[in-house]
Amino acid sequence: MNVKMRRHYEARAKIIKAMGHPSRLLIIDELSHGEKCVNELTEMVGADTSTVSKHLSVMKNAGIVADEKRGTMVYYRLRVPCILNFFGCVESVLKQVAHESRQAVS
Amino acid sequence: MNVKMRRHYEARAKIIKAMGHPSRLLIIDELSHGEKCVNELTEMVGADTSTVSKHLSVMKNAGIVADEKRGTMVYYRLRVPCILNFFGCVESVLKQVAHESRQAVS
DNA sequence: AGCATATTTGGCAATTTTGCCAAACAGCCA
DNA sequence: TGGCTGTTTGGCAAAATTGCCAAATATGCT
Repeated sequence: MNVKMRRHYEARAKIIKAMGHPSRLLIIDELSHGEKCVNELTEMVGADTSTVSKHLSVMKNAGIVADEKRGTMVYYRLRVPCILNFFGCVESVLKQVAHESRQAVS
Repeated sequence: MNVKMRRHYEARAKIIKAMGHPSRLLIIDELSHGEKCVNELTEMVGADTSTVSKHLSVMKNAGIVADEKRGTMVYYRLRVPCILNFFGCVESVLKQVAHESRQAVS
């Protein structure tokens, strides 16, 4: 893999990595229903505010979410709704894994 | 987030994390054209065989790829072709990011 | 200005990931 | 069996990620 290709895949990996964390997946799920402020998301995730803020910053930096400050609050929203399509495929991977476990038992 | 939900998202994050690495994305790209053995993939990635083998093991463990031994070689293939749909969405994230950079300049 | 709320940033320790080397393992063939 | 090729595993050091606390910043209100 040459330098150009490495950069190509690094850019894509950055976006995918930004989704590869339980709390961040929850956040994406929540944002799929509409924008939310950091405080609301913090409650749902159940971690320190600073932790959630950093998660959001990672996703923002990757281009997944956008933020908008209104008054003292910052609202985040999904910037590319198609990432929700990921979940359908992820479910099918899980289903297949579950199916194989059952076969292994029997 | 309670324990049940945490497990739910952890399972999904595991699958997504298994894709969030430049070399692994290259491998997925290659496997989308058909099965390949470890040696072929090692050449393309340009890393140590053991490194590539471990990447494959991570993806296999996540349920993304399947392996089949034939003679002395082990062939890997994509198990869930729908993960290729991810790439389309990732591209649109990249396009949007690129678009904003241009706007920021002007 | 002083205070309260919302969010981000700096810093740090704990954990996880990555990638190489060396060694082990597996299958094939002389 | 011995040697050769292909692959995996163990181990380890370097790098990256995670999550908390404390402190800084920003905004609105009195």
